[in-house]
Amino acid sequence: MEELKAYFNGISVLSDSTWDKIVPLFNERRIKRKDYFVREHELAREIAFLKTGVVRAYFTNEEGKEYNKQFFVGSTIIGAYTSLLTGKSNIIAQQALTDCVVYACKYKSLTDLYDTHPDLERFARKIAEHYFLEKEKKEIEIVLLDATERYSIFKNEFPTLEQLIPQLHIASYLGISATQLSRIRKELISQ
Amino acid sequence: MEELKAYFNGISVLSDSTWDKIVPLFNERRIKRKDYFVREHELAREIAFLKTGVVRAYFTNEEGKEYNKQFFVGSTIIGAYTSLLTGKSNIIAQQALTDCVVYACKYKSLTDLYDTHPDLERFARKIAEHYFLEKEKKEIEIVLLDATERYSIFKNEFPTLEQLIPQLHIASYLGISATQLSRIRKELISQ
DNA sequence: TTCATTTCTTTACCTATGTAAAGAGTTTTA
DNA sequence: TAAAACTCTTTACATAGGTAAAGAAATGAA
Repeated sequence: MEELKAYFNGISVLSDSTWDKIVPLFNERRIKRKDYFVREHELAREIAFLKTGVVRAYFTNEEGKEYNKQFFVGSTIIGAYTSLLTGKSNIIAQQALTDCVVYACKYKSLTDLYDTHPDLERFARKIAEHYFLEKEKKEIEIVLLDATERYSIFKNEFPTLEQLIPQLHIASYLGISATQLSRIRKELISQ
Repeated sequence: MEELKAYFNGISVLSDSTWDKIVPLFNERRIKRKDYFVREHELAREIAFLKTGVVRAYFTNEEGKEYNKQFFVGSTIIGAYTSLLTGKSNIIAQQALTDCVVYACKYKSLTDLYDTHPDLERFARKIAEHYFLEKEKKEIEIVLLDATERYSIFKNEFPTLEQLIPQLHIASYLGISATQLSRIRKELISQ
């Protein structure tokens, strides 16, 4: 649980009394490669701290094609944030790409503490602001940069991931086909 | 100031004592068409409630090309959120596309109240969560839909805007050239 | 270890969209 | 109100990236 505490306090420091309340809410769980933390078409109820492993968040369009929205590499928080916030059915599945260890927690047990623990609500505010900043960065990258440049950013941001997961997941994350990623890689190597 | 109160309370209800504190922080100001609420390369300090008018948020790449990230149509909140949150120099300018009336407020005078007014910090949390949801929606649209479909969504979302602002701003919002928007419009009309 | 499955690359062909330039039509503004 | 500055559309051509299919290579399972 130390990694979780360090990660959380890095975002917004929580008081000892708040920690005493929330530590027991988190339970360790293992997720095997290819298993799901949260699926499509269900109500998300949990948030988790990803201690080790790699998770992808993706959505599937009507034709069944997948688009990888995000990769999570421990230590970080995972969970179907949009479904948790809106209470609507989830459209973005989160699947383990390697075996994972997480500390999972009912989201509602946390939000129930906001009234009595303003430091936890402050933490939630900072998390939301943080996610907003991440999204804005990605939005600008998608519109401003071509696939070759986004591939470079991906390699900087996730230096270990390229060896760990199939190319097709990386292509899907970059918003291009595996064919096109193959062309880009060929082009980069030839230089 | 009634529109502001109604809009804010719609997001998260604020107590009377909090309203007494924050109402005097907002000052009415007029922004002429083509003038800026916030520019690139400056530190953002203000947030505002857009009472009437249309504002665009855009960024400019190294070659000087502009991309319209967002349109704001009153009543709504404007401000260079990313610069306010990070304290870094702003990269996304906000410019009036029509004459506007805003109630402006120093962002810091609001955040200074978080410690003593948890209902205001709750409001800030909900705003951040709301912005996150908006971005996620747009991210999915950009990746999943082609320009013709995004144009339909734009027309639904901003039914009045098409007559009010130049096509080139709409094209830039859709992430395409004015040439391509012209082709799409021609195609839609021919059906 | 071998067979089946998955992954990666290549090829051929197609399409959406980009750029540049030019002309017609509209607004501004001096 | 005349000239200047925008705006919109069209054309011609270029290109990034899509799809489908097939073979090679790598990985996983029996």
